[in-house]
Amino acid sequence: MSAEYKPNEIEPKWQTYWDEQDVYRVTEDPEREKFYVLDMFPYPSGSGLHVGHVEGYTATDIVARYKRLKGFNVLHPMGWDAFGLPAEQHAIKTGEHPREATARNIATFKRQLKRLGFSYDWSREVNTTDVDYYRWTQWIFLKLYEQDLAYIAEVPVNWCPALGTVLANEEVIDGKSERGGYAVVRKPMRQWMLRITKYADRLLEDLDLIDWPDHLKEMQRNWIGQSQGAEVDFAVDAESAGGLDAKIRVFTTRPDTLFGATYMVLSPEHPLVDPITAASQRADVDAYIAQASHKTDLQRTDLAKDKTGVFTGAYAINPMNGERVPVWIADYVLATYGTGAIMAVPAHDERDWEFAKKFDLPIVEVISGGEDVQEAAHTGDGVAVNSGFLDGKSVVEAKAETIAWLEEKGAGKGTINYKLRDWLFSRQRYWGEPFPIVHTEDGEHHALPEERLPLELPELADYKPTGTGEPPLAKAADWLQTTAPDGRPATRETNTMPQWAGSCWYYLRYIDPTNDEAPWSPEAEQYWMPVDLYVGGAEHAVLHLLYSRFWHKVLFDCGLVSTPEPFQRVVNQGMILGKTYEHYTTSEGAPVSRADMHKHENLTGEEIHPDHVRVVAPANVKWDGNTPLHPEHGFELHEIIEKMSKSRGNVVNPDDVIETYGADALRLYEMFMGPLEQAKPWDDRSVNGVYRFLTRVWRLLAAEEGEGLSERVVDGAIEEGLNKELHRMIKRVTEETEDMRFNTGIAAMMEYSNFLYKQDTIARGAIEPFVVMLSAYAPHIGEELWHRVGHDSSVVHADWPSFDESVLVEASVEIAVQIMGKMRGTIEIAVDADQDAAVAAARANEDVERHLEGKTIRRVIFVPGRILNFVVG
RNA sequence: GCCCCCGUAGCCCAACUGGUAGAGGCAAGCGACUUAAAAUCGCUCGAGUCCGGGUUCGAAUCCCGGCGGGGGCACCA
Repeated sequence: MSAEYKPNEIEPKWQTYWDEQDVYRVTEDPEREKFYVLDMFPYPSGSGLHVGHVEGYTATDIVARYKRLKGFNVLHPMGWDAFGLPAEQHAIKTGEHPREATARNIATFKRQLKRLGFSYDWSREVNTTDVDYYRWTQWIFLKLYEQDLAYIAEVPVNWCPALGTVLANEEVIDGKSERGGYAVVRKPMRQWMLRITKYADRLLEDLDLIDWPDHLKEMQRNWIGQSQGAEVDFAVDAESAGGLDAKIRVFTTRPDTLFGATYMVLSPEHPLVDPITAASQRADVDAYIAQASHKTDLQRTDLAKDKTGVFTGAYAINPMNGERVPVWIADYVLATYGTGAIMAVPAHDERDWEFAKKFDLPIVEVISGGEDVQEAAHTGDGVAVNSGFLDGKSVVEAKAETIAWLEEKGAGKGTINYKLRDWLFSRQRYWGEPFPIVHTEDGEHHALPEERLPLELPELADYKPTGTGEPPLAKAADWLQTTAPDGRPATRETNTMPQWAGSCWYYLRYIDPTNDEAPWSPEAEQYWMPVDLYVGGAEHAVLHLLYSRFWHKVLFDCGLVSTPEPFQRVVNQGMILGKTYEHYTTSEGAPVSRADMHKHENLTGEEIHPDHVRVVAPANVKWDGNTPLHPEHGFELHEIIEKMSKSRGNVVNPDDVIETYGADALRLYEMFMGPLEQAKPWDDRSVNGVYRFLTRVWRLLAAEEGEGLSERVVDGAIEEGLNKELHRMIKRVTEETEDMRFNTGIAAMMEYSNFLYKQDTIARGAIEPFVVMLSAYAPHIGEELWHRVGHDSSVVHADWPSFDESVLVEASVEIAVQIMGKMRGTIEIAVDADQDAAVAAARANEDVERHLEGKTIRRVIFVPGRILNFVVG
């Protein structure tokens, strides 16, 4: 009976062994090629590890183990992105220090990760909230500050009253906070900014240097949003603007259409709005500005809404033709993009066209080739008309000539504009890195010298936001008062850094985690960097990955790192979806199936009001073959595949799966579900399949009693047929693992074990390679069997098996015979048979000959080893 | 509205990148074992590749147009 596969016994045993033997510890070894495989470290939330973490972490663990077995010196670390809002919200609610809740959560995560048998070098664990870590985050901030990449600005920010903080643009989704979904409003505040825009061009160009999925690069390109165009100055018509002498600068990507600019639009926040507004328009303009300021970004950018705007009463002069054009304000022009003002060319821009139609402004065609511009804007290609010296020129030529003309006249210049804005880098929170900055009475700010780092977070009596926008750190009276580097009294900066700060450089700390002289040593950096493989969720495509690249480039310019990019290859794991089983309740409260719900309630559409929807936990569903049934009432449940969420009751807890099937089965199942990058639904019943595979392997190889091997494993030479299967399996598993196609790699191992089951005896030499390969995927059973095979040291130190291609060569091959592309039979021919031999063999086949009867063979297509095709006429 | 990815047995997925549509798993069916069931072992069933065109000797694979699902961007001048 001891032959039974008991993951809950063998798994803890080997986890302890690995810890005690310290098998995953790595150090720099110039003799060996390095491989740095990195996970996106988790935010240690209170709900613990979820199956999505397990997916990515298993993938990297397999790669790490594979590379180790291949002889690489593998760096595979883990740590904690532990600053952040949830811990602070918890502190506000309970009064418990965020450090304590964080430590507790980390302990849970760590226990869960260890339970999964991941091969991390835990001696390199980092925690962004440790003083020994964040002193270097502060140190890197000083580098940014020294390079003039950090500055203070009064900017309209996303103020979230509920959270008591400002948020970065990236943290605001549809006008609500990414975390919590609270309303966000615009409010001008004094904030720290990082000049990421200075690196926009390099962040864009260097995407060509790295091996990332296309969709991810595309998202970064969109975010950076480079557009080529021109800045053009329109002089304000002084007479119309109370004698004001001013210029309105606009950005346009279509300088070729300048002759068609029939009006201008300023954003409501534009500084010239107030000075140019005519007395007669003052009331309307002020009302419009007030109205716009109360709108959220969501409302302002709602595409469905009509264009709105107000005439200022002022005019400007089109520099090309000297014509007076009216200046309007409208909220479809954004203050934060370009110059906050546009020239409107209604004939060739859909937004301007809509606005012009609504307010009856002139529409003048300047690019021919489209339909009537009075009916619709023509945004396509064409030839310049009504454009003076540009007439007859193509769009491309007209752009170039206009820019040259503007530059000569000093009325504008060619320029490149970016959608990317500077990074709002401060938060009005407690649980973050304090800025190493002090303020003196004269309003100047000063960096703390390096020797005064770390600047530790002070203890507070409570963590509540002040509500005014002033950060909680302002309450730390003793901490607040200090001296400037020159000895003058000063007060500390009370903002803290955003959560992204710590995660911007953690991959560098792993390479030298305990260094207290420097964030990392140059030697270690040169050995380990760049990260060879970085796996994580796509939700970080533009935020974390862009910020890290930015910091890395700054560090590169400072000579602190040796590579221009941090992450050579990035892979996104697809989301694991959950299955929800719904039933419904009628207005009378009776539980019914979906079909009956429609009948009872006379519903015509698909939508059933949420109040009438009930869900059955997947574990409680009763199955009749493939039909999910209600556990009590027995009617059919409606299955929905969607994102896992607590409220839908479809969250799978890794701990539960390990309890039932073991960590190896969980790892294997998540890899077997499908391609790593693809979204796929969790299927409780399929976990059984891989669990069954492991029990089969166990029964095949483990002795029925004691700690040895099954009797069917024997010494001696490997029989020819088995040897062929063995080498075929090694080849396939090697290639699939190399390409991270773990699902098919596992299938190859399953096939091999199915083959082994048909053998009466199996030579020992045919199972060792299998055990080694299996150990990369399912390390516990792999280690157990490795020891049972007779090894004393860990399978971690084994060699990845190699295969002999010559073993796989077949003497003959079966190929298909087609006539006009239709399958008519197969023939068995020698592998090196030539076309004549193949045709002869085919004509000996009755079916083939029957179809060829009476036809003329016009052409023969022969692809050796694949196909023979007759073209007849 | 624009951009990207995906549609293959009841389900999750393979198919050497244009060459016999099926490797693996789930589910189902049959048999063996069992007093019976579960577990286990063995065997079996199963789609012509979302739809319509095109290129080709040959298309799941390439091209065009739809439909369906997922993701991203969204007045960015």
